[in-house]
Amino acid sequence: MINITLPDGSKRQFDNPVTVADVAASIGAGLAKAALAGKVDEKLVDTSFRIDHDARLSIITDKSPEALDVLRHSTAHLLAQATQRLFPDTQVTIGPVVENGFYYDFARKAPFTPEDLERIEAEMHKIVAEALPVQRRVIGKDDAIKFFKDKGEVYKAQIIDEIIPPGQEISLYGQGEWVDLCRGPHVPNTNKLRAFKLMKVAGAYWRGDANNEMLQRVYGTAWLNDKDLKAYLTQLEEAEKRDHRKIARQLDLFHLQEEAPGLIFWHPKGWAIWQVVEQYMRRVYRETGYGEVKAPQVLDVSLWKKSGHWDNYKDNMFFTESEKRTYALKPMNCPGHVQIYNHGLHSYRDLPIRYGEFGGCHRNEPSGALHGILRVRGFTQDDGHIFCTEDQIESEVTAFHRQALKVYSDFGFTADSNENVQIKIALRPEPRLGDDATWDKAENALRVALKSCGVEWQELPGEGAFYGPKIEYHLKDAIGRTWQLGTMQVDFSMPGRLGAEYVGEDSQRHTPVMLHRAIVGSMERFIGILIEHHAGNFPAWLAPIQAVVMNITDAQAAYVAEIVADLQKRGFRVEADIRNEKIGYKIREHTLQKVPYLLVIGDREKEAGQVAVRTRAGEDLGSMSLDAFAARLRDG
RNA sequence: GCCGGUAUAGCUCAGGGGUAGAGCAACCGCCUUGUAAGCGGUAGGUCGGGGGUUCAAUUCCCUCUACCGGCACCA
Repeated sequence: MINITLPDGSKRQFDNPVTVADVAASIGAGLAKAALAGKVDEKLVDTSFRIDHDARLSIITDKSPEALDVLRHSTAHLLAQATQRLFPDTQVTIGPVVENGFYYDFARKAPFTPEDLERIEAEMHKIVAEALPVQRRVIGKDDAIKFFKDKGEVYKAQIIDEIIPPGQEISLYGQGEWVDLCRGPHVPNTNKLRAFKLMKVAGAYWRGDANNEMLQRVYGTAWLNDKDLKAYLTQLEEAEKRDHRKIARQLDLFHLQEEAPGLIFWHPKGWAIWQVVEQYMRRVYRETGYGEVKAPQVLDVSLWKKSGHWDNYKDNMFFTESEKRTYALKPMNCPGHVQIYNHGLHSYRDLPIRYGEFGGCHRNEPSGALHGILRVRGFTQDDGHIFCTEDQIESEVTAFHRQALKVYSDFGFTADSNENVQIKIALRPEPRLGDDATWDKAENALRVALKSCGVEWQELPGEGAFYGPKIEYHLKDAIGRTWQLGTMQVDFSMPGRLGAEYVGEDSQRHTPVMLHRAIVGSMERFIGILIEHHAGNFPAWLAPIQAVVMNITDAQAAYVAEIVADLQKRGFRVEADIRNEKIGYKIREHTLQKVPYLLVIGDREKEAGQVAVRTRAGEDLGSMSLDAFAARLRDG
């Protein structure tokens, strides 16, 4: 006798072992038809799974949160089957579910063309129409290896041989003529698959290692129904409109050109945004105890040899020569700050000592890594270094964290949801300096500090800097890729390498700990993310032009000039538009330029000594005095 | 760096073996205008660079560069 407990608490009894599908059928024909998979004692299984003991069971249908993953995974199989039908010279490898869809990596000499994708997608629809039952069977390890080797599927054989842990059950899934190694679960029939679309082809290294051969990766998206698919595609289109590269062109913020790959030409309006951000961050330095400094851009290589950059970072550095000496453009600011620290003797009483810089760095990034202004070869960090004792680490980290979140929130990002700021701790990497006890101490200091701030974080084993662990603050761009902005790193090694010291209470010389920290990370990247986050609709305090004053006819031109001069004198970024154009034309133009406030001046306003205020959203705020408008602008 | 794609006017894009076209923008007129495009006209391109095939290349091929999408990288 087998007792099955359903999610609503009700129980059903069966004399013999039953499959998930059997149970679904016993409840109702509709459910049996809708069943995509099952969940037995919290484990996702196929509908063909046989339950031979008392268990809790829920039937997964397209109403279940788990349904999408199963569907996407099965759609990846569908893709692979279609591909191998059309291109028999293709070997399968892996095909996992990813955010919004799935991909499948194929091994094949010739890459797939966009036209191939269309053919594959058509074949996928054909297989759906064939309504092939999906069948699972379990197989021994040696048999599995032989099975795939015989089929010429060397990658699958390698996965079984090298990657699947011993003892784990090896299962095969078959649909029609096609069989793949897979853990499952999968939908019971290819006719359950519906709203999908192949998105793009790309190269991807086998097992994620650049030393391995490159596979052909096909990305696809899959949804419960056509409506969801369409909504997703629309959302993608919308997101593309927020692209900072596109908006920068529309709003004339900056440009890049072929002669300077990865380097930015800032135009007046883009630089105006930069200035607002920089002045804001300068105030943060001042208010949180940092002395602003400026170190040279170009330094003799001997210093980079001492700091460890020559050994660890040479390939990413730009070099230049003069009079038989070799110099490097600085890729980081820390060695420069240590030189400033070293200039003079410090007492333990002076610690912590904090330096901050808007430090221009150049890094020779691989060409394929460049991306708009989010990944560039020349950038400016809001880079600060704190020289302190071990005891001071935690309070410094805590204070930094709070400050960082305050900054993000001031710019419109909050830590409340994963949509905005994501916090991670990158832990000890494989080649690293220092002993485990030191790393334990450093990593724990970061955890304790974050915990005392009451925030959640994700840990990334192996991703820390070679000299210490780091907290990373990530933000998403318009299409959901995340970028690291802020960071807080604990460094027990560079101060010693570069000879930083302080005199302790015991009159002996000690090496301070160095904390590397940045909030916006890189001005360029931060501004890029800001553009995408606001879709160019900057809050008034950030907008390059805060208001445009426009006349109806020539008769108000002089009054417009007066108003502009007045607002500029009050420190606002304001422009006049006294072109001989209809007011609707001017409004349209400046609205498209995303200017927060449009001030319209006709005879009425001129006579009343007022301005008529319209927002870029089209809201009419009515007429008001210049003082009233200035107050509004000042308050954001 | 690797795989694939792309490169035509300031911008967005069409075209195609016989040396190029639209809309918007620009410029010149007319219009003096009340909250998202007034009307008419003019000008604008070594079709990314180099090489090849061809009677002829912007179009086809090779190569370089940059950009786009992934992968790897991101101290």
